[in-house]
Amino acid sequence: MNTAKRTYHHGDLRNALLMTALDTLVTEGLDKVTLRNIAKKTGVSQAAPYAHFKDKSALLVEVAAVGFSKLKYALSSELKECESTEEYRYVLSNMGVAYVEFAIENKALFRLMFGDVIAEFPKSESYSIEANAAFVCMEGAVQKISGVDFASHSAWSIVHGLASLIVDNRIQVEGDLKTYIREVTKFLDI
Amino acid sequence: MNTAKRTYHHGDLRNALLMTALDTLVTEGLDKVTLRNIAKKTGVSQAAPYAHFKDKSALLVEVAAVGFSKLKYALSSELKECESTEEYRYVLSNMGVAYVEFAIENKALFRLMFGDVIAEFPKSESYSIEANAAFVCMEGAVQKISGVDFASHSAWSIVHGLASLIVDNRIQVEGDLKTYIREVTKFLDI
DNA sequence: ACCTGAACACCGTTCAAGT
DNA sequence: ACCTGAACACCGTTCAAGT
Repeated sequence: MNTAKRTYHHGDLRNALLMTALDTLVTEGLDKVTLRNIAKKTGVSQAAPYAHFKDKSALLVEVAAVGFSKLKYALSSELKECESTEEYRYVLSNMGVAYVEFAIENKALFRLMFGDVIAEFPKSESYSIEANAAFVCMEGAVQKISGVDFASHSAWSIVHGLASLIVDNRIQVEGDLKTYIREVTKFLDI
Repeated sequence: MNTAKRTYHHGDLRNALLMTALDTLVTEGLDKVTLRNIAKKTGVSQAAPYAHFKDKSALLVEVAAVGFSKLKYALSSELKECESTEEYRYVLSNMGVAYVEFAIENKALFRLMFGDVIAEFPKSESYSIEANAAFVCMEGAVQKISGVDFASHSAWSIVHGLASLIVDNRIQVEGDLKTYIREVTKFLDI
């Protein structure tokens, strides 16, 4: 923040841009995440980012990768070794709650991770790794309960759909959020 | 297309803009749906749309409303009077297939209907009506099977989540799509 | 009432040039 | 290798002016 920079900048412009973009996304929303604005906030010229990212979408993909890493962490925090299938059902239910809560607490980031902004762009390796890891974490809990193919897709779908519908204002939850999530996901019988 | 226009334009510029926008969205993608481009394609000046829509998002909300109307039609086509709960289960399964197929066949439109582009903007009355009608159609089938609150939210979530994950390239389906959708949604026990 | 033309303040991206 | 300044081709939106 104060020393050992200004060699040509602080030496790690790529990471600085990434952090500025993430922070801006979270605090100000996606439409404030322009390459020019991020560059300005980071203290470099508008053309500087192109030395580190192919284009704007490449930056956004990397921000989304950070998001998936956070989601993975939120999910894996719920994963514990259990002794019964019933206990693993509870773990899975907790993961569902964590998933939806993550989406609500990180609306703009969640939308970026899954939404149209990035959907048709080439994904970086780090994006693929982190995104896959998040899903695999959930899949792990499912497999402790059911060996059936598609069971994990089913669990992911219901939780992702619920998160999306809430985040995009198609469903508004009244009453206790955790309780509501458990009620809705309870209908999943794997 | 040829006669009775040029009063000042063809008299129904609002609708013409809407249709041009929908067509452009479907055939060329969201990033080609700029107000300037739509105006040009419709044959009017770049400022003309502002006589009919407050801003760009107001146009997009209206396009989304058309999308919901189409989705409602796709879902309601599956709704029939049945004599047993088991038959209604099959109807609901068909609706799930129709929902996901609609999403896949209308990617850009589906993303617009639910996605971030519109999420934080004020919704028009027609949007609210059409969006609600689509959901109510599905809810109707659910209520023939279960009287439990949240059961319809659960059905909507799993189907919407699956559609979203496929459309946004997080899941790629191999094999027969209809079969896959039925396998995944089968875990819903309402 | 409905539309145009010009203007303003933004974008993403490129490219020669500087250190 | 990393960054700057200026330029190009776009945006959304506003506003005086025309019919």
